[in-house]
Amino acid sequence: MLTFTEENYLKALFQLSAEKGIDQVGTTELAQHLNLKPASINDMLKKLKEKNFVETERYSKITLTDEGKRRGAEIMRRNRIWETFLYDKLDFTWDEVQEVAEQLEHVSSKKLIDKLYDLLESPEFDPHGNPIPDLNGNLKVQFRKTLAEVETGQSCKMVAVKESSNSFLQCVMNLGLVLNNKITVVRRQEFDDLLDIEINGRIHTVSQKLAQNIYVLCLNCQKESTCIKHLCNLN
Amino acid sequence: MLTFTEENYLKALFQLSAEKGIDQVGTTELAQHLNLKPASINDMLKKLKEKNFVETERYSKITLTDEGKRRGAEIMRRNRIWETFLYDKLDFTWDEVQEVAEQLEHVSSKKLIDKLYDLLESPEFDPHGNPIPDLNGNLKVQFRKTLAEVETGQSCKMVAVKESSNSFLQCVMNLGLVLNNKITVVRRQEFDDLLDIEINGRIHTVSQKLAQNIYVLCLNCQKESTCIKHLCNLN
DNA sequence: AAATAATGTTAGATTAGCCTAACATAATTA
DNA sequence: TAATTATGTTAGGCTAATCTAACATTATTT
Repeated sequence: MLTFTEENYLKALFQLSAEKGIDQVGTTELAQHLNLKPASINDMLKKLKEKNFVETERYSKITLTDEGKRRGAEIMRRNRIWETFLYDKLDFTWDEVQEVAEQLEHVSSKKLIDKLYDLLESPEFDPHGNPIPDLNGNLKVQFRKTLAEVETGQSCKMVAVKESSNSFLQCVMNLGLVLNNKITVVRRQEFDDLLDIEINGRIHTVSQKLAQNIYVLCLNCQKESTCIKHLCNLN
Repeated sequence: MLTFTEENYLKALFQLSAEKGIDQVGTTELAQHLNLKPASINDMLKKLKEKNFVETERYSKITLTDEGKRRGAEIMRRNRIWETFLYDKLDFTWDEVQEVAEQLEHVSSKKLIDKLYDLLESPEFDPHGNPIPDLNGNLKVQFRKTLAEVETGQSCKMVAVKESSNSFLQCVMNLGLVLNNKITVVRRQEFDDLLDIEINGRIHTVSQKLAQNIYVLCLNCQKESTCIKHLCNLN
């Protein structure tokens, strides 16, 4: 059995690896993600290494073992299934799900997650558009870019958000933006990097910072839009 | 904020008080209920006392303060709402709910519990027939006795179970007994204290021990069947 | 290649929650 | 009421997970 804390470490390692597309995570990076000091990370790594969840050598990066990946994916799966439940079944808003799901993800019962997944009709993505890992730790990743990378004049569809802070999510909600909305980049201000975008026929001005945290699918490259990323080669 | 452990202590104290009908709980009693040693109880009591959740003097019994009761009732409420959710919505069986609900009860989100309660259509009792405390810590208590106390020849209705161990619950399930089933006590064996009972037209033989753990309502005293027990006088 | 900055590690302290073993008080029984 | 049993308390120790402060290594820049 894993402790609450060990689960958080494994989930964080899995998530950071997935985001970067590389299996190597740094101590400081992980510390920041978990809101801890690097020294604390080292203490825990010693334990995770003993239990064969990570591989790491002195002064080099951390890599999850296959078992570590499986466990990390499992926690992420639980988290995203709970987020979906809260959003779909209990009328939670976008910015409310994360805090509660982070507590719920640690409840360990295979039956619980399986039944919830059925109840939700086997969702592939959580309310923020992030993929729900399958039981083998495979993550369905969309071939996406950020709104900031979309060329002026082009249209795209919002498929996910990057940030999960409340201030960001509330900002997006205030724009009236929801998943699968069409967005057109109308104009860019060179001077201050602001973007004018069109949503549902209305023009809004948004910051570069916001645009960098919205994932979109360009409307002319939908064919190759999804591919399964095997973050974990098990079975 | 309460820790996981503090919540367990307060719930246990609330539950023991409620079961006994007295506001006084002993160290050893509590230790047994929580599967801990009496010495550990004392450590925690010091903390709970400082935080004003319990009152206790050297070598005497423990009493919850009003605030302590409110908190204890809150945890019990969460526990029983989760049990109902698992049973009603996720097809958990009688003996599976407890373990998972004991983890879920510590997730702290008022909205979560309120929404779940709505989803379940404001249940008054959990799947074991135990009352769900309201938001003020009031417990609706049925005027009930155990099956062992029912006179031979009389009929009654099962309204709750006392024990929560799996071996007991499975035993009851094997008899085909569910909440609100009618039970008639057909015969008693003087020699070994076994009871013959009729359920759905079939006769079963059960032990005294089992009968002592089944709560029933006698079919002729239904009028005065429920009364609200104010375990906590707040507001 | 030396200086600086960034990153990783270690030692030693702290807190929560539990334990055992010894001891103190209260309750029960002979 | 004295002896016995049940119950409650204290001291001292352990582990998990965190911290700070000092130190070591690696990477980057000049």
